[in-house]
Order: sequence, then C-alpha cells, then structure tokens
Amino acid sequence: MGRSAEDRRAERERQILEAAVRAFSRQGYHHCTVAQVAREAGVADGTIYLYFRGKEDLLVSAFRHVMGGILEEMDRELAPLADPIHKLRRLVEIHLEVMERDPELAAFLQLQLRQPDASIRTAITEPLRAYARRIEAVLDEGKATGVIRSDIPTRVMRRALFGTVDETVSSWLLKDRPGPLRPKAGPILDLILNGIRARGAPG
Amino acid sequence: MGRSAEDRRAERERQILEAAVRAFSRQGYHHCTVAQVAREAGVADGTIYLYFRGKEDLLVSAFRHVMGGILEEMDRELAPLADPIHKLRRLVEIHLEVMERDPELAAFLQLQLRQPDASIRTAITEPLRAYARRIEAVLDEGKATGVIRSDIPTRVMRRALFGTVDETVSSWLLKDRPGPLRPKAGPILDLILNGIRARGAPG
Amino acid sequence: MGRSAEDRRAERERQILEAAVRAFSRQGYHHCTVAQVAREAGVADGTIYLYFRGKEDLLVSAFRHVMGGILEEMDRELAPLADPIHKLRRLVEIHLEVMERDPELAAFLQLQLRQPDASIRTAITEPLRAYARRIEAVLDEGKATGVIRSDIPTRVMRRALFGTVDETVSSWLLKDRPGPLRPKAGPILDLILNGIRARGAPG
Amino acid sequence: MGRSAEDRRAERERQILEAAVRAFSRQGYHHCTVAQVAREAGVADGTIYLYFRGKEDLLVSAFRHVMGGILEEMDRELAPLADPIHKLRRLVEIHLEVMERDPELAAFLQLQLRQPDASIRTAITEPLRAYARRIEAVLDEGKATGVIRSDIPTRVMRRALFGTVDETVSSWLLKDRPGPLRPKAGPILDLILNGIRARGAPG
DNA sequence: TATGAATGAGTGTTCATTCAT
DNA sequence: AATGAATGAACACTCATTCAT
Repeated sequence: MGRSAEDRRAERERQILEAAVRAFSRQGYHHCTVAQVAREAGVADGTIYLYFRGKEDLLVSAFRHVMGGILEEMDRELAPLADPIHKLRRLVEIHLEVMERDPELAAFLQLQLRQPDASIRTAITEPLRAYARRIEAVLDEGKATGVIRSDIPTRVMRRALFGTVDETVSSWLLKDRPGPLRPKAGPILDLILNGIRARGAPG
Repeated sequence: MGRSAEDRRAERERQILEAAVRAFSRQGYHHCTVAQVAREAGVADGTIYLYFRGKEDLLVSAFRHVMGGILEEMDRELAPLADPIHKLRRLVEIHLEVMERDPELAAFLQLQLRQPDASIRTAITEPLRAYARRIEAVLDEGKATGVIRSDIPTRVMRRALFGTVDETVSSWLLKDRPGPLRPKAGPILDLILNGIRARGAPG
Repeated sequence: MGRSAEDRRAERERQILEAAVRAFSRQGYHHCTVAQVAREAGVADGTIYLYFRGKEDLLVSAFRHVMGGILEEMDRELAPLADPIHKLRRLVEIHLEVMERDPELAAFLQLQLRQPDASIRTAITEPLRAYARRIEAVLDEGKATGVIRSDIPTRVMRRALFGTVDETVSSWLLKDRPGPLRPKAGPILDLILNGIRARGAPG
Repeated sequence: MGRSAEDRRAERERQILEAAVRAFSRQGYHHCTVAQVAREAGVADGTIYLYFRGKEDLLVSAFRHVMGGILEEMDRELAPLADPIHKLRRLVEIHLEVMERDPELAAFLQLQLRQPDASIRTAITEPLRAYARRIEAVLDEGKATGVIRSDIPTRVMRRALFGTVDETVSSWLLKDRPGPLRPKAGPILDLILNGIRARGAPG
C-alpha cells in the first residue's frame, strides 16, 4: 500500500496545521512559540520542521488550508443557485457562518493573519485573490443578468461587499462575539443592494 | 517659565512619536527595534523610556497622536457643512486624502497598527470609537433629516462605510499605491448611498 | 557461506567510510550531517548506526581506513629498498603523491581530521603512531648504517621530517593546490639531510 | 577625558578576548558556548555581541590579539641581534617559550585554531602570513650574509622551520606537556641548520 | 534630563540518534 | 538488515529595558 505513507504524511500535516490555527489564535502569532504549536499538535518540536519550512511557512500554510476548505464549501453551496442575488446572499451567509461556527478559526483569519510582514502578505495574497474572484464572478453574473448595476466597477463592489462583511466580523470578534453573527447577513445585503439613501430623497 | 519645560517635553514627545510612525511603517512594528526608533528620532535609546512606558506604549501613543490630528481635521472640515450627505462625502474624501498624502502614515495605520495583540487592540479601541462616533453622528443626522433610511441600524451603516473605505485603502496600499486614491470617493459614496442593485430590478 | 555475509558487511562498511571521507572533506566535519554522509553512501540515515557508533566513530574509522591504505602502500614500496636514504626519499614521495592523487582525501587528512576534540585526537593517535614508527624505523636504520647522525634523537628527526612535509602539504592545500606537489620532495629531503647552513660557514 | 571611553572599550574587549582564549582552549571551540565565554569574562551573554559580531569573530579576533602580542615580542627581541643565525635561534626559542609559558594559549593556538572552516582559515591567514614574513626575512638576511644556503627557496626553508617547531609543540601538548619545551630549541636548530646526514656520508 | 553600555530572558531551528516497521 | 520518521536537547543571537554616570 504505497498510498498509506502519503496518507499518513497528509494526515500528520493536517494535524499540525489545525494545531497551528488553534495555537496562533489563542496566543497570537508573534507570541506563540513553535514549541507551543508542537505541543498542541502532540508532536516534538523538530517534527514541525519535517513538514514545514519554519514558523512563517506554518502560518501561511495554515491560511491556505483553511481558505481551501472555505472556498470549497462556497463552491459547493453556490453551484446549485441560479439567481446571482441569491448567490450573493448565500456567500455572505457562509462567510458569517464559518466565522460563527469556529471562533478560533475566526480569530485566526481575522486577527492573526493580518500580519504586516511583507513576505506573509505576499504569500497570503493568492488565496485571498481566489476568494475575490469568487465574489466578482457572482457580481459579473448579476451584471450580465441585469440585476446588478453596470455603472460601478466590479472591483469597487467587491471591495465594498468584502470590506463590509470583514468589518462586521471584526467588530463582532472584538466585542467578544455578542450573540449570533449570521442574522447580520440580511441587513448587510439590504444595504449593499439598495444603499442607505432614503427612497425618494434627492441624489 | 513653567510652560517652557512642558512645551519642551511635548515637543520631544511629538518628535519621538513621529519618528515611531516612520520607523514602524518602514520596518514593521515587530521587526522594528526601539533603538531604530531612537535613532530615527535623534535621541538615545534610554530617552524613549523617559516619555513612554515601552515599545507597545509607543505604538499606541503614536496611533492616538495620529488619530487626534485626523479627527481634528475632520471636525474642522465637516462643521461648516449643512447637508449630511455632503458631510458623508467629505468624510470619506478626507479619509482617502490623509492616506494618499502621507504614505508612511497610511502604512502605519493600515498595516502596522493591525496588531493582533489583545493589549494593543484594547488600547487602540478608544480612538477608533471616536472615529466611529463621528461617522454615526453624521448618519443619525441624515436619518433625522430624512435623507438616510431609518430601517437599517446606524451601526450597520457605519460598518459598511468604514469597512468599504478601509478595504479600498488596503487594496491600494498592497498594490503599491497605483494612482490617486481620492477619486475613489465618488463610486464608494454612490454605492453606499444607492446600492448595487439595478434600478427597476425586483427586490 | 558464512564468508559472504561478513564480506557484504565489510563492503558496506567501506562504502560508508569512503562516502564519509568525501562528505567530510567537502562540507567540513562539523558542518556535515550524518544524513549527508548517508545520502553520499546511498544508504538510509539509520543504516550508518548499524556499522558505526556515531558520527565521531565515523570520522575516526574513516581515518583508520585511510591510514591503513597509506601505510600498506608505504610498506610495500619501502620493503625492496636497501638504502635508508632512499627509503626516506620514497617515504616523503609517497606522502606527497597520496595527497596529490586524491584531493578529497588530502583535505580530509589535512584539514577535517585536525579536530581539537580530545576524544577524536586520542582515537587518532594510534594510526598516527604507526606512521611515526615507520619513519623512526627508517631513521634508526640509517643511524645503524652510519648514514644518519646519531647525536640527534630520532624523535626530533621524525618530528622535523613529518612537520616539514605536513606543513608543505598544508600550504599547498590552502593555496588551492598550485601545481604538482611531488617535486617538492627533492628540496625537502635536501634540507632535512643537509641543513640550511651554507657549507664552510662557521658553526 | 574623551580617552576614557575608548580605553574602557579596549579594556573590555581585551577582557573578553582573553576569556575566550581560556574558554575555547578548555572546552574546544565547537563545544564551548558563547554563554561560557561570557561567564568566563564576567559579562552577560549579550555583551559579547556589543564587541564582536559573533562566535566566529570572537575566535578570529582572539587569534589576532594573541598573535599580535607574540609578534611584538619577537620584533622587540630580535631587533638588537645582528647575526641571522642568532635571530633564528631566538625566534624558535620565543615560539617555544610562549607556548610553555601559557598552556591555555598553547592549546588555543595549536588545537582550537586549526578549524577547517573556510571562513575561519581565511581570517586567520593574515596574521599567520605576518609570522611567515618574519621568519623569511631572517632567512633572507642569512642568505645575504652568506651564512644560509642560497640554493633552497626561502619558502621551503620557512616551511621546514615552522613545520618542525609546530610539530614539536603539538607532540608536547598531546603528551600533556612532559617537561620543559624550550630546551628543544637547540636540537631543532642543529637539525635545521646542519641536517640529519652524518658528516662524511655520501650524497 | 539625557545617555548608551550592559543586561539576560527568550526562541527558532538544527541534527545526532533511536526505534517501530 | 535496512529504513526514515520522529525525537528533543542544545545554542547562537536579539532586543526591550534598566541604571550608573
């Protein structure tokens, strides 16, 4: 069974990555030692280095691992939906659900990952772009269908949508998760779709 | 001349804080040593500790200093405006202008300040709240005047506005400041005010 | 076939030892990992420990292996010679030839082996003594024959001869092997035999 | 007193260098930790790095420091001597005296310094060259005066002289310093000057 | 006030060695 | 016999902070 060795390796890798997410979100990336991640994963310090190049690679890999899961879930959930507006709504809901479901993952994505180190930001860019592309695809679909305005660049819309959701999650986290997060999807969508201007008010 | 001594102290403090903003934004908070801030400020390492409790206090104080200036500018600029919509527009414009005007300050506020350390986040909360209050005050004014919808909580609107602007600045910074930033105020306002839904499309 | 197993073991051992000489001379003993020796030998890391007690034993065994070969060659070459002076000359020539012939072996013997660790020096002593005895035997033979002075202790002579050759090889190696080494045997012998004092000069 | 600060720095540097010589010669360079050098010097670990770039720089600097002292002593002692042969004798005597006088320094120079690391060897080259130049100057003087043979290259002579003395000291050290070292100067000089060939023996 | 030399706790990473398979 | 994944002790170096001057 040649597969067995590969499987064991992948399993071990996952085990370490998930320990890293937990440890980083609890201690904070910079204040978390590699030894703490190892302990959390139940392996020796040196073992980490058999799977990852170093602490930074651990952070970046953990991000990719987590984002991979989220994007997969999104693709699976959005595929059956026809209406771009529905897709948009579901996308926001999933984003909020994921964060609400796993607070440590939320803290990891929302706080620990915002490292100003250039190399980290660079490494993180790609999976973030993948998420951005998902959002923009839905928006473009909406433009094509005629349900979304065509006179605002898609990128601007995407930034507004993502920025709004992101800020919402941040606030929720910093207030120590007061109540459920998912219900906020409704108002957010309403706002993004219809704007904040009162109907009948002047331009 | 009791004032003179106080003035000298305040002056020294400002000198160090502004050196800190430059040094932190260049090197990154965690990779920047206190010695580097001292050198940038033209003082000895030990002198820093006559004005600040430590490195973290330096970061937090620098933020307060910078935010103080920005809020002051906003208050001064918004005061003469009557229309809440105009105020909103000017607020976004000032936010973008400040970032565009001083790239080091932008990097500081946008990247270096996003430290996941709990104590830092806590210390930073207050000035951020002050900014949030400014935004919400304008929104509430608009609700009162009838130009802003009343059926969406003000906090939700504030998060959308701030999140959108914040995400816009982040993207701009990470793309190494491609072109001017201020013109993005128009589309952002349009979007936030009117939403992305095509007119005449179903709810 | 009991021999076959023993032979295979000896063969494996030799294979590892020669890989060790190459790896150590290239990377330097301290900077060379056991894993690198294993890779060079084409065996797994753990296999090394089936043949040697550890890294240090590997170094010492490699030295013994190499010195064994050299001493064997010397014995074979010197045996047929009658004149002690001729033997001395051949001995120096062989020393220089061996170094010239195999640069990796030279680097190993001349540089990597000079480890200051007490245990290594102790372990290395014995084969070095064997070499010293070869030299002293020839010198004593010369004294007996009357071609070598008897008023200088043999040990002193041996140290002068070995020290001179050793220093010559060291210089040559550190200058990255500029030209052939063997021709230096002539002047060395001349000097050791006749001294540097000008003939007819006062004592 | 502006000198005072510089003096204190030089003093501190010397204090650390001499601690390094002691610690390295006792533990062996690779088995000696920077912390041990610091303790030996009576300073904190970090202090070492205010004076030296790192452990390797410490080794190299210690060598330069020690060699500087020895060369100074040699120059002072050889200057008044007129006869090149006397100079040669004195040179060998000083070499042996220095080693005998300070066994830790001897172990340092003779064992610890023979590190195969390329960067160390390179850094050590220069002071060694200075010593070589001293020896060759005396030999050339002897050639000019006519007391030293002219038909053997000076470099060959220098290598023989240095190699012989070096090997003598090494043997003495490895035998744990059996008796005085300086008396060995006589036989060594005799051998180098007059050779080992019995008078009247055929070429 | 200001200095900057000195401190020493803290940590990412390596690698010789072991042992279950 | 052979493997190579796992171990964990060991260590050079950094840097926030202090304090004698």
